[in-house]
Amino acid sequence: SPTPPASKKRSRESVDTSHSCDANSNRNARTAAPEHVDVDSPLSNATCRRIKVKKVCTRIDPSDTSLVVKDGYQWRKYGQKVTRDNPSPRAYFRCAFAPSCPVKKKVQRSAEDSSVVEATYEGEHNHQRPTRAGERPSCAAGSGGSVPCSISINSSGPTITLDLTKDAGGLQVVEAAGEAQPDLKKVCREVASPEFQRALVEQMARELTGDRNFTDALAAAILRKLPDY
DNA sequence: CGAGTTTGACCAGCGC
DNA sequence: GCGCTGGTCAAACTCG
Ligand SMILES: [Zn+2]
Repeated sequence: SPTPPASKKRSRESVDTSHSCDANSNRNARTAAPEHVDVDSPLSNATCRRIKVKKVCTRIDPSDTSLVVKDGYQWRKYGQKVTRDNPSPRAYFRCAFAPSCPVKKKVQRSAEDSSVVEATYEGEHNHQRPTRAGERPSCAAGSGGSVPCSISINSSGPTITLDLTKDAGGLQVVEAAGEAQPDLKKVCREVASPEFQRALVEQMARELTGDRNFTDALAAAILRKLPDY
């Protein structure tokens, strides 16, 4: 492969170092079991703004390379690095909508389970989803009566693990809050309540069965249940 | 011809 | 002070 002599020297002067505060360092457990997800560094003080870091573990193996619209939003890939811990490369995505949406996404496949990818979402979208980007006619007709749902409270925030057993596979969604607030206690109590769990599961199941795009419905349900901390 | 993806280089933070 | 690592940028390339 003839290496082109084109010097890809990037002018340092032009480097836009307008990074206000991007103190983001998370350690992710390689295990596919998302029971305990450690998101956000322990030293994350209030110096930086509260950046919502949502970690979602999804099961899909054929769609990873330049996979756009995996969750309904349009993403633009802007980098790919191979981390030392994980042999599989990590892909860096950004919302297709320019700075308007500073939402970023990191997708990395599990160390050994190529069928499980861990997507880390940063930020929140402030625009209507373009939808119809790639909806699939997957008719979700399997509404099993038992939907396993486990909720665990972490020191940094509540972690809701919803495992939906579908004909094609399972989906695990883990939502974690970066900071613990006084109100968190109430949330914990509510979440810990079995009634809340059942209600949440039922709501989610209903929404999922109601909409064809289960991912969209799930995201909407979670956002509706946990709008803000 | 354009948008979007690919891929190496650059850079800053952290550790030693 | 140097080196490593993760994260980002931007030129080149590819697909439509
Ligand atoms: Zn967005």
